[in-house]
Amino acid sequence: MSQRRPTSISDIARAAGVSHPTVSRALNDSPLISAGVRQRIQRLAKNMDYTPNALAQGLRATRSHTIGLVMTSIADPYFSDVVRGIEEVARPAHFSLFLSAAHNDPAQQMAAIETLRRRRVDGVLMASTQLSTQIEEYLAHLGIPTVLVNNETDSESALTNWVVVDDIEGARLATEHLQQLGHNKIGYIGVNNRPRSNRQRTEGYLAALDAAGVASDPCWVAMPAQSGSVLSEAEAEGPTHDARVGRAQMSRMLDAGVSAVLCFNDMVAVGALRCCHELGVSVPGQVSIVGYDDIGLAGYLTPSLTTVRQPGAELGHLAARLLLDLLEGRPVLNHVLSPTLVKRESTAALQPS
Amino acid sequence: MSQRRPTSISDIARAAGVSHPTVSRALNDSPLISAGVRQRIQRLAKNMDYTPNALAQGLRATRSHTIGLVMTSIADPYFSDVVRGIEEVARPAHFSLFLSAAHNDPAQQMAAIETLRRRRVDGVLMASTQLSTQIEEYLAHLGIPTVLVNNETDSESALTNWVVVDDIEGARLATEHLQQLGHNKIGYIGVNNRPRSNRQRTEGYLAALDAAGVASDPCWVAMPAQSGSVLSEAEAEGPTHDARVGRAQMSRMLDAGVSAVLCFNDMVAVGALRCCHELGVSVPGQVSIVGYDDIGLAGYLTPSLTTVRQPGAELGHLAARLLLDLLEGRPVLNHVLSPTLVKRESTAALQPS
DNA sequence: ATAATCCCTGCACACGTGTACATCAGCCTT
DNA sequence: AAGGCTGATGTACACGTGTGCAGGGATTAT
Repeated sequence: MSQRRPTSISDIARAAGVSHPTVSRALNDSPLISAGVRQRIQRLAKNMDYTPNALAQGLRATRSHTIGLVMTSIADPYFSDVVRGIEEVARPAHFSLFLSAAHNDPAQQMAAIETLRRRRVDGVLMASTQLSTQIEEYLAHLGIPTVLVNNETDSESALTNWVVVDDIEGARLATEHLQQLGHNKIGYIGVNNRPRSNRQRTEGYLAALDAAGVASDPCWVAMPAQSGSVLSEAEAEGPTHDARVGRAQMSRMLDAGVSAVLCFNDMVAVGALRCCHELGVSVPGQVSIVGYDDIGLAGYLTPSLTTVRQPGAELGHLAARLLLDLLEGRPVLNHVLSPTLVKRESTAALQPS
Repeated sequence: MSQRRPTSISDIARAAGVSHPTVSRALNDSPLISAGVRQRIQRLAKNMDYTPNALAQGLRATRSHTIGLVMTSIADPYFSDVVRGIEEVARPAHFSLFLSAAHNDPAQQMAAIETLRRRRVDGVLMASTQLSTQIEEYLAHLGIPTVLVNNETDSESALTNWVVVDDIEGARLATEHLQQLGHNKIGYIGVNNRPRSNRQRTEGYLAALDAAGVASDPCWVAMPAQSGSVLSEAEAEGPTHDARVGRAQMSRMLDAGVSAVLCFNDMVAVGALRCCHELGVSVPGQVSIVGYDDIGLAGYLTPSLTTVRQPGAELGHLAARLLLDLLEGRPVLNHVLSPTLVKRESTAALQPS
């Protein structure tokens, strides 16, 4: 209500009877300015309620101090930890975040990137997104520093910087845990819209079976059919979808006669638990269930969920730091973080039947 | 990798042998430009991979086409729906979102607002935040159009635009549902860090008791002690914290002898369910539990959770539209949305004991 | 044929900031 | 006393875009 046009350094210059470069220098603590003038101008700036115009600064510096964040879905509970981690690093470095959701739709991804380019972001974080090679090449072509966070792209990427959690290791950990409890018929429930994670977790699961000398039965691996074409957007993603998958696939698992199941993530496990409850199958009495991610409520389910903990906040921290280092021209290293197993109530020793 | 400096309209002008204003007009489809030149320049712009510089446009227009989003915690599962709703409206209107988290800390809130002001955002959305009068006055003083979304401020606010869900109504709905099931000893588990919602839900709960002619017992209302001073940040907020509250307070509820409990939100209910499980109390056999929000997994818990559905996405839609209307100078109306009751398995008729 | 009109384009400037360069006063040195 | 030096400030310009205004060429009207 007070001022329609914000005060600029020219306004301050006029009030102080100096030129605007002098004000600029004074506010930036340039050694060229005499102490007296500097102090007087800084006080004046405060009194006149001055705030620098970041648009002008960005234009002049051709650096906006801005980062674009592209993610599939804002609703994924695991992912909110990653965002928090990113924000905790970006904020103290005086970088602001542009938020955009792309819903795994290549067209929306492209549009999001185009918008970020128009905004002249200094860098981009692509999180949990399934990148088409077209988009990768476009990003590389633009030359915008980009860091991939747990990206879902398998192939050799044109984008060389990334931070991931080792999914093979995580699935292996979980499967070995079940084996140590005496289980040998172990199933896996996957998803179809996060190909890399799903493939690697499948791989870790199979590797553990193999190491134990168990032949893997195709019936032990279940995932929804590949929906080849367009997905109805609201239905085909997000936590509710994952839970639905778990619920639907769990009955197949029980038919296949497994005594333990590894789920793609905690929401799938929630659906699986739900299925067991509906069928009167006790967990972990009759079947053990393991999740993945360790989202906040995993410990509060009944039974509380044994799961593979992904260090989400740490992932966000590292990704943001990596990007900032990249922007400063510092040498950077990609990171592979290790997941850890969190043992809770949903897994137990195999009951002799 | 390709171009260090993005192409500007001046570059295009040079290539086309015209002046940059001509290019500007041609790209903006100004009727002043002849059809031939316009087409030639537009083609040239596409070939030269031109993207307008939003910083320069914002500087020139003194409108950045940018909205600042201030929220307490990115991790709140209910809130992610609101953000999604906001994004779905802002994106097609070509507004970009600045994300900032303030963790209910007045200093961080002030810093976030200051940053948004530096960025010259056109408007601000404050979501689920507990505003101090100091911050309200500051926002009003700045004259940045602001819309409050489910804000936690009780007093008459200096900020006149808001969108809320009627919490009194929601709690009343839930309580009446329990009453219709025959319950008369009904408890309420609240929280201490969202004062307005908590107060209004308490109010709705008490109003329903009152309407049924039931004297409310103070023992039936439980919430964590007011943590007067600084909260250890990581512990005092977020879904995990809420679940912890529910688990801790639920045992008091059982001691108080209630047969049904209304919880502040679904995460509190998750904690309450957990407590019952640990104590061997069956839900809904011995006690009925109602949540609030209808977060994605509420339907997948065991038992699935009866809860009050908040239209999160709609809330986001309305808030964003309201802000955009405000920016266009159109007349605006505040909105009070009505919650709805979703009946599931966690509530049942009172068992004669 | 001349003037009025219209259509298109260029020029100048503004948004707000920051920096290379010029300027100028004052002081020191020889 | 004259020239060089240091220190503080002003001048000019750049970042990229958009718009008011002037102007020029072509067409039309008288």
